[in-house]
Amino acid sequence: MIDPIQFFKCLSDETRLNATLLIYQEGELCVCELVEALNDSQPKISRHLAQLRNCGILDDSRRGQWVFYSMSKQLPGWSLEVLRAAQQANSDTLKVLQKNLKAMKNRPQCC
Amino acid sequence: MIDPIQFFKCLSDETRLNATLLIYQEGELCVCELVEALNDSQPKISRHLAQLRNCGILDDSRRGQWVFYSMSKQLPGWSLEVLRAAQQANSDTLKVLQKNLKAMKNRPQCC
DNA sequence: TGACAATATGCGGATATCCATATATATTGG
DNA sequence: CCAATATATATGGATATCCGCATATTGTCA
Repeated sequence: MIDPIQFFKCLSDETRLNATLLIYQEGELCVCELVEALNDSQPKISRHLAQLRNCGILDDSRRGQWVFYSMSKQLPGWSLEVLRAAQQANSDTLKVLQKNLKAMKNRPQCC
Repeated sequence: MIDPIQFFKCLSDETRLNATLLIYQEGELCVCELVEALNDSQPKISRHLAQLRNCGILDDSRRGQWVFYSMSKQLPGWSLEVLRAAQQANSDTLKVLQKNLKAMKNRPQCC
């Protein structure tokens, strides 16, 4: 079970916070969608996702060439409350990220 | 106004998380009470409190020889929700810290 | 004013974090 | 099997964080 200190450390980086909140909102996203929405390099996104997975915040599942990340089913209630609060605090940024996502061509779920 | 990333960074250190949550519970504590409750060195506690003050999480007010720290009145609603969730997640540790505090002799508020 | 208690800060070193770049691995389709 | 796409990881350097120790500052009281 994740402890608050580790959880907060994961959320204290812009890339990880945005990726986590966007996945929290969208349910499931693959790496290339996050690369597009956050407008960052693939290795950078991948490394941060690996950290979130290793901390027990995200689950990953490969489907074909894509690896989809979603919120871990093991997350305790208090951590979901934190995410809701962060989502509210970050709603402006999240709107932009969602727009980037919608504007993306060839999203894997369409196939 | 504090942003979520900076707020989470502040809470991602054991000393700062415990100090913040204990102040959140108790309303107001001076440095020497926190030194006693957290069982840490005075310079370490003082430096972390200064950081929390500079980030806008804590207010300080000197009263005599003591400097009392309390939650900033400027904190937005989402940050208080995060604190409530963290308090819940950390309740075991907080019980111990409260016990340490109650066991302290010569607490300044008694004078 | 001088001694003492409470608090803050300066400094150096150890460690952690983060990134860009290059490269490795895995999967699919031809 | 080969080429292309998606993802992961290794490496090295820049920067940030954290701590212990020493010292400065502030306020109280005799």
